[in-house]
Amino acid sequence: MNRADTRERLLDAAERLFAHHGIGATSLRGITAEAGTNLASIHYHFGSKEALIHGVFARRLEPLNRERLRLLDAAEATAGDAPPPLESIIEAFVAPALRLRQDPAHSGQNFMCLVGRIYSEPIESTHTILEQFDEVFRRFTAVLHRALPHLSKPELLWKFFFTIGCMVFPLVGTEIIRHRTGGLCDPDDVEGTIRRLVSFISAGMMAPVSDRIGETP
Amino acid sequence: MNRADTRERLLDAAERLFAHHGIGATSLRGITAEAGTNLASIHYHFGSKEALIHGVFARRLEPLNRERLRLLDAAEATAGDAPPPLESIIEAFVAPALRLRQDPAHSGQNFMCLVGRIYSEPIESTHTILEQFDEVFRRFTAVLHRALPHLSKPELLWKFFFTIGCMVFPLVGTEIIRHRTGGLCDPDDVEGTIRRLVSFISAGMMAPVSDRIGETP
DNA sequence: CGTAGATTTAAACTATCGTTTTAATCAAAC
DNA sequence: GTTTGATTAAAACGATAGTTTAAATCTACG
Repeated sequence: MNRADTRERLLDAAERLFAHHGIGATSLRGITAEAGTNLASIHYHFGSKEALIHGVFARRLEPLNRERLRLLDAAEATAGDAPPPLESIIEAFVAPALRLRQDPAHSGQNFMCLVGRIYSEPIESTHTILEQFDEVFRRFTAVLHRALPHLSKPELLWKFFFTIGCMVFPLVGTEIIRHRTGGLCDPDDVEGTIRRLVSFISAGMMAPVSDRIGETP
Repeated sequence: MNRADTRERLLDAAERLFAHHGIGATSLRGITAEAGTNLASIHYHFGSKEALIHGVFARRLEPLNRERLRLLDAAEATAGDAPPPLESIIEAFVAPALRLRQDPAHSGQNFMCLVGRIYSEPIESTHTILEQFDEVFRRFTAVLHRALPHLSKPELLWKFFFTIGCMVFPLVGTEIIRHRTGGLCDPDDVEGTIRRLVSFISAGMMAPVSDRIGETP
């Protein structure tokens, strides 16, 4: 087994254990046991636990966000000079994240469960991870502004944050959803969830904004 | 200082540190240092770290969910035999959680940031906490079913999960929101956030559901 | 074949974790 | 004022954490 094999198996094992038991509760010894390697292999290939965590996220986030931008590019190309339909924008943002769940080769189930955690982690430990969303954030807010020109900047940003929350819960709370609904809702039905998300979020995006206090134009 | 004082200060310190650094990354020694007490005081008053965690959540969750049910009762009383307006239901669910953020006496800011974490923790460690939501979940899904009778049970549950996600992100991602918007969006504007949430979620709730695959009636 | 560099292994190191034990301190009742 | 029970303090325990070191093993090239 060569370098690439061990490195990859360490990332796989870390991803699985991080998702199941949380990052803080996962020990390097547990990871190397799962990966069938030696304890020191982590420090040889990554240098530290923190660098390993960064590696776990970087491996999946880069292709995920690339796919989002690809779908957005396609939607904009189809629309020509006009802004793309709202549903296409939402789907370009939401679908790649949920589809990662159903890709068995990438074992993305574990990863997407993990992604939700970074939103609730202290910012100092995750800002190198969140940086990977910079371009996606910029591109999507810009397109949304074109599609919904009557919304002020902060109103649109708030709606985008609600969108992120809507999307993250089905990724993170899969066990809660399964348990609470007694199987009525199936988080593994990815395409169905995408359809419901796009419908829910699009309606929320188009909802009128109350005109009372708190608007910073 | 008597028993109640120390117990309360331990809960305050734990709540603050849990929210800032995560539960797993917070040590009992850090908590007692912050609270100005001895290490053994935690095991005297709570018995274990896990029991302390449970205590932190129980102290705030019980009044929070009681307030939700109180607002829902009020909305149902006003509506008489008819189902209450959708906006009132959403607000009864969402507002108490966000208002906890602005209550300085209860230092609820720390706590609500913490609540988001339990959704991404492994289920076995949090199911005693999630049990506290049982009645709220049952009552609100029942009222929503009356207000939106055309929706099938699973479609309604999915929308309710999206609602939870919408609500949790402004509670958990306050630093992300502040940082990403450069101050354009203010998570401390609780009433404004409630207004925007109710508008967004109500529209999503009423959105038509696509009629393709994935519906379990 | 033999050597050099890359990789893996085993073991030890230091630090810190949650927990327990034992003694000291306090407040109130008799 | 002494005693009793509740509370706090100090110290140590065993376990495990991340990291480092040094030797062993593998791989590929001269």
